[in-house]
Amino acid sequence: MGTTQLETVPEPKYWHLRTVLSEALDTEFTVGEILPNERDLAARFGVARATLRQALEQLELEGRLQRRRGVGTTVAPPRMGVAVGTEQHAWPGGAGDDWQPVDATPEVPPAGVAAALETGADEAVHLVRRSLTTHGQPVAAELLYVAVGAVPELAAIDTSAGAARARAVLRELQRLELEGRESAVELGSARADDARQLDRLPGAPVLVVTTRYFAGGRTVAVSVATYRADTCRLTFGDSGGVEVHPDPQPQAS
Amino acid sequence: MGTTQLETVPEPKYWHLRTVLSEALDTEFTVGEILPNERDLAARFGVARATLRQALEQLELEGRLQRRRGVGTTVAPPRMGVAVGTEQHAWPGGAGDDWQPVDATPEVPPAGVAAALETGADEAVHLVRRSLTTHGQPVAAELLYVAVGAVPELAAIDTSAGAARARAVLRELQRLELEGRESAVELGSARADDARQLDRLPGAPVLVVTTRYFAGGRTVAVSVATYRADTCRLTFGDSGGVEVHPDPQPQAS
DNA sequence: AAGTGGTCTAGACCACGTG
DNA sequence: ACGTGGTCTAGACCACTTG
Repeated sequence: MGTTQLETVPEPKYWHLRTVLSEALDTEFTVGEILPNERDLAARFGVARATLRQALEQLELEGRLQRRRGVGTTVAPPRMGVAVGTEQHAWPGGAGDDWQPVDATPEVPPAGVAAALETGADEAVHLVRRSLTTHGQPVAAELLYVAVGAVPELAAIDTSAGAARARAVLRELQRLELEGRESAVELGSARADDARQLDRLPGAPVLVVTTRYFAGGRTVAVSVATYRADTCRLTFGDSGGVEVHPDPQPQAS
Repeated sequence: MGTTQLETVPEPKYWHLRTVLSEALDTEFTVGEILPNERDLAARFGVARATLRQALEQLELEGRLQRRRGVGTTVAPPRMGVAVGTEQHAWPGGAGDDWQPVDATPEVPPAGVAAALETGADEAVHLVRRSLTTHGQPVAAELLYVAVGAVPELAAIDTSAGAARARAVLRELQRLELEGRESAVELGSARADDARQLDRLPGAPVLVVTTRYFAGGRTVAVSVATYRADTCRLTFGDSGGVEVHPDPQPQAS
């Protein structure tokens, strides 16, 4: 180590800043504490505000910070674990399912969902909207598409309103035997309506979980659930969905 | 619907741009096609380059675009499905596992991993590095921490090198009976070394999958796998990991 | 009204890949 | 050498929350 390698590959300022701030968060700040405002921080580090913001954006993406317009930037608590894909609530709306039904209406699903449900291009299905709140904070919004053929009993109670109707659809689903399930997780950005429900701005990063439910040899329901990527860690597995360790998990950065 | 609501809540320019570009990608471009460069595009839409870039960033995050410094911006193919958490390859390195062993060394794991493995704070474990490539493109990098007590046979062949040593650790793992597994998915940003492996810049969005492997009543291994969030859709479920539908899945945006 | 984060501009220079 | 995307600046104004 004779010659100290100074900057053969100089890293970007915002990346270095991210590292410095990250370490400061670990050692000098506590959860919930308010950081100095962006203009002050930028001045303190001798960079333009845009550069500082780039570093803050990274940290927010990683769930270390929470920024709110008009309020300020605070140190975020560790991400909360949210159980998905565990056996305990095979059908949506079953026991131990914390989702809140919002409403249900007939809708023509997007093309991808229609293909999975094997419905016609302009054929309406039940659309159940639900939301998930943990520790008083909105965490996820779900669109659950249910083929009309799967819940034939619903024609009779067609007149029920909002959340009651949503509960009726979910109740009918429980009567079917679930043969299998298949989920996919990908990164997306919140649409305007999702953003409002999740208390974020449009474009905020979200984890989109798409789940197909199989019964009677076909796909009877498709769920598209949108989770706040900054505050959530999605857990899968055989442990029943309980938090085994509330400690922060190893991070990629 | 008498008065058409013009702009009660004017959406940001970059968001509107994102929508316009997104529609253009659907109708006027084909996968792999090169877009005009950022300066031209910005001029064409009458916005500053920074604003245009904000829109492109969104689209890249959503897996619609691929940008490469020195080259240009191209239309990305639909995200590829990558099977994780399916029964078929219970232990890492089993049959039907496409991961490539890179090397294996003794390392002191990060605190979170050490806690899960119930090792001492400064105690070394086996660290196996693996990478996953699909369709010629690097897709994921994994750090697999294996408790030394779980694979006692390895002491004898301690001298083997790189990938051979990695394979040896994986081979020993197969001899244990897997009792359970537990995974979590969260959003992260690529560290410098991950970024290099994944052919991205530092800070690129990644999906971090943390998996604990249980055997003999305790956690014997912990895997931290880092997937490119722009190109991957992680699939879970009972379908054996095959792509049921190669069509694009319903998107959140 | 004051202070915060969010958006936007018009420029400059740098790092990288390709010809 | 050139063209690309990536970084950075110094400013302005807007949207929002709070006292």
